[in-house]
Amino acid sequence: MPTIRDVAEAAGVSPSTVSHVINQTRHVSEDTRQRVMDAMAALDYHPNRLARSLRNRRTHTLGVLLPNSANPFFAQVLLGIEAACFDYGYNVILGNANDDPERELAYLDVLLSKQVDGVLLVSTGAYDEALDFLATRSAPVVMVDRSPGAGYEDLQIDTVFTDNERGGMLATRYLLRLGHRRVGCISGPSRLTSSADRVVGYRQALTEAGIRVDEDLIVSGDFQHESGYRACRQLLELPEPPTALFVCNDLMAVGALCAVHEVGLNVPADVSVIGFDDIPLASYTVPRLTTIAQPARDLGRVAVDLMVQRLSDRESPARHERLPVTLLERDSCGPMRGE
Amino acid sequence: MPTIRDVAEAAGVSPSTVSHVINQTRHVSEDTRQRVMDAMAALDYHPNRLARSLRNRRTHTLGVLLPNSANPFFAQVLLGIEAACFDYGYNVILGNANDDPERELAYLDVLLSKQVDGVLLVSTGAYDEALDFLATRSAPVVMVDRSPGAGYEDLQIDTVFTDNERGGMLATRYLLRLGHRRVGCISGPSRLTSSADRVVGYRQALTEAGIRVDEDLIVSGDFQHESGYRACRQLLELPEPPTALFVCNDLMAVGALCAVHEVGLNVPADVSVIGFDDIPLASYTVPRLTTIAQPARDLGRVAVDLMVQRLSDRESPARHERLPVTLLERDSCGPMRGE
DNA sequence: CTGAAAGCGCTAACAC
DNA sequence: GTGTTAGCGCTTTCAG
Repeated sequence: MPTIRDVAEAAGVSPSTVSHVINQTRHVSEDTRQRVMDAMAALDYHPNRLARSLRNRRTHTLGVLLPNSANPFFAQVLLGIEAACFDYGYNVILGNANDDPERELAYLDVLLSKQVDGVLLVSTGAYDEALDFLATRSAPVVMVDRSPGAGYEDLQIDTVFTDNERGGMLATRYLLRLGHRRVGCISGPSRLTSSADRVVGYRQALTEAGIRVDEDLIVSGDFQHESGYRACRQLLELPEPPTALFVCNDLMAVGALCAVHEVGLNVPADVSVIGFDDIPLASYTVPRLTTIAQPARDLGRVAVDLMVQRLSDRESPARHERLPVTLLERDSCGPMRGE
Repeated sequence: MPTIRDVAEAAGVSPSTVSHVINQTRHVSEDTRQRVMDAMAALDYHPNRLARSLRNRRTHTLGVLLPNSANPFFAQVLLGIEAACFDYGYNVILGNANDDPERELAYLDVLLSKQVDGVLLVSTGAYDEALDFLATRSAPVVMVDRSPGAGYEDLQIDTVFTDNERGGMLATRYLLRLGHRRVGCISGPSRLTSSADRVVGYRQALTEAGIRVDEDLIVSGDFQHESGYRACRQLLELPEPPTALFVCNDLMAVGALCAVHEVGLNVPADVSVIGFDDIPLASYTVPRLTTIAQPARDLGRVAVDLMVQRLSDRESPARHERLPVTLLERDSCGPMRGE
């Protein structure tokens, strides 16, 4: 691989001149510029960005840590991140934490060693060790889809997330408006604010409608298909089963759809199901899934925006972006039977 | 950030000694070793892997280029890659080509500039410009889920893919065994061998069963939900619609399931549907999807294995791993009506 | 068992 | 408008 020196020699100029024509950081006579360009082409020169980064203390690489990049929701967020990074001229080093705090810290350690310019923490776990760790290394962080937990409120970290509580409320109110009175809820892991907040919204909607919250109607899952399936079957076996279900993410909602079908019941005739996220597949379930849509891609994009701004101004106060959720009516919810 | 020099000073030894205790590359007296360790802890020293890589000409970073990391199949492959890389101590820089050759080349350029040790090309496009490009830069490549196209056969590149042709055959034979005679096919983009090979298998199975291939029964999609939905509706509107469908990937199969339902027909009573891939959601569709399973995670793992071996021996002959596919019977296929 | 010195490839003062 | 020089932080001969 040719270096700048090689190019300089071939063009009969100094290395610094070559560097300057590459980075357009100095006026160079048209003549030498041309000679340098020719030399670069002749040698098929490509700058070594490793060396450049070592010198500049800027790698133009961001670390992205998420629980699982194959989860459709996070996959969309990642898509947004990657696209935005590409536009800004950044690269993404991807890490799956797999809900394992050890692994998360291991990743952070090498990411920082590799001198990433910043880290995007996508709703990974409910553990805030990562934040402590990052604080000691004073690396810029943006938290996506989650805020720092108790004891970290004043950590001055940029965040971007959606209005989960409002989403839970919208979903539940919608079901109520359709006449349902026994509305079940399949929640995610309670340690995740993204899940807990949705349940808060659910409770609030019931309360404001004057309906007592029946704790037996709230079953918790783990945001995976199977748990949605199980929780749904459990709810349907209740002596007085719910006629509508607010499921805290689409993955579990798909499981619930499957469960209802296998029990011989029909969605939405016998039981209405509403999900959360609006993953791409939600438009093609049978029946098509009504859900609370989150702007997943935008979440990723905004995270990158925040990071890029942070990188150019470390001192400004932390920003907190809250993106809106919207109710997306499709075919999985209907009026309460007999109404 | 403290450097090795700082640690050396604090410990009262030379930088080289510090380097050697870090990398355990030389015998050091227990006493000095301890002093160095203490100094590192005291200063909270973390090695700068950028500098290390510049020196060692090894970044322990792989570039991964795929069409779209949010596609459930590629997402699984990526999961396998990431997990294997983690185990080997590598990192992944992710790039989505978005079916855009320009973008793919742009990515390759910066990846190589950033001195990735190798590139994993996951079935990205049908363009082989990327291979030309990589050849000129003499970077190790592993092609995943696809082999080099015409004119590149002798390029000596490691590859790992599944037996798509056999998969198409297995699927079609299965449908035939259930008594179906009019078997439709929804293919992917014909320029992708992964799709084309499956169709070849389909044709072969029909032919060996003595059934004439009816070209009207083959509709091509783009591997996305919507195209499966459309293609399915188109097939069902035929004067003599097929009673079974071989859909070349699960995403489109899900679209097909949705279409059959919306037309008022039933799967599998009226029409059988078999997919390809076995994405996680396939177990939770209504009805659960029968499909040809590919070991997506393994595809990723094996790709990394190949790359790691290649990195330690550039000269050995190219290897080609072919992973098996299997028929996964679930609930979306049934015997032909009236049998 | 330890240290000194050179250099990976690049950029940015600082000269002229 | 151009060249010289030092150095980013690390590793690795080479010397002792």
